[in-house]
Amino acid sequence: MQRAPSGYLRGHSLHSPKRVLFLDLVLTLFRLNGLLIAEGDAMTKNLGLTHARWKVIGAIALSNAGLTVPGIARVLGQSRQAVQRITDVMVADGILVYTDNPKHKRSALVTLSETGQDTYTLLREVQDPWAIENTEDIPIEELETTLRLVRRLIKKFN
Amino acid sequence: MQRAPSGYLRGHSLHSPKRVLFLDLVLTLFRLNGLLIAEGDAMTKNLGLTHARWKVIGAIALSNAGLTVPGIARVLGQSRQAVQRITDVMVADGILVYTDNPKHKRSALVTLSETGQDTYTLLREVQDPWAIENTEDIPIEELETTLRLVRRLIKKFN
DNA sequence: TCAGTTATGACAATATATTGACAGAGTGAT
DNA sequence: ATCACTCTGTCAATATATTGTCATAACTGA
Repeated sequence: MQRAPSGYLRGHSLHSPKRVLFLDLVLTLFRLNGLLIAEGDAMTKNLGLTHARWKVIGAIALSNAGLTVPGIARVLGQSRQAVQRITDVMVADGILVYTDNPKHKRSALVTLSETGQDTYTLLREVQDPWAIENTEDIPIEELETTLRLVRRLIKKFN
Repeated sequence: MQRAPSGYLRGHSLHSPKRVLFLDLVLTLFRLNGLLIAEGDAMTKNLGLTHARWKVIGAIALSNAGLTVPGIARVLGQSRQAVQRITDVMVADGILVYTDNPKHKRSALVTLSETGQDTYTLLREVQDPWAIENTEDIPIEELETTLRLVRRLIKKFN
């Protein structure tokens, strides 16, 4: 992964027509996406996780209803085949378990095994301070506005 | 790519502690990232572009100062090797040109060839209406707040 | 100037992701 | 119950991205 830009886009980023603002935002989101993955990888380096793995663990852990493979794919914005591949490996590694899905006979629910829950506990020990640290100087209203806008865009693209 | 979630995260997404809000946001951003790539791919299907390619074109086009390969990588939040690979291919295909960099003898500036500029023109013909359409019901203040927050996070992770 | 540090291009190995296709299970309307 | 349609798992081919390494260029500070 790479680092900072120089005077990139300086001048026409804010106070611009919506179109330019939006295209800037998209490009900036691509960048943040990469940096977030790098952050997560750095955080989980000692846990033997890759971003493909901690994303799946995070999606499952944050879900209350339980998730199938295609469900995880929808949450992560990825193809179901990519998720299937990684969950198969993680089940083989004993981190995940496929459990019966009362709502669908064929499509199993993906859940954390005991080992997986231990891993998640360790993950949270680094992730929680990280989350708190990175938001302590950000007003909660801005976080909510941003989350709302992001969800609004997601709804458009669904 | 996949589609909508069901009742995912309903209940504890808004009006939550910052930590949860932030972790939700991160997961949601991963999802938006995937959807944006899918949007771009759908938009450029007829132009013979892949997301690896239109991202590079977009980064170059939005840059005023000119970009090197590692510079593009920084803007896109990717490894310079990944960008190097795709720019090499695009130069071979005649879409990009490596030009002398006055500030660095070894690291060339990546610019659009004439063909590349034509491609970019075609790209904008679909991209501009898309950008306008997707922001017409969104207040400019929210776009600015979001962009500011995203940049703030990027700065933290640099 | 020069030594230490960082940035870049190049190459290789591996991981991750997309796309397309197919068969069979689920779903909903009639 | 049946039909059309969608969803899911699976397999394969290919594209894209990361990580590690090395040599050398470029930069920085003393």
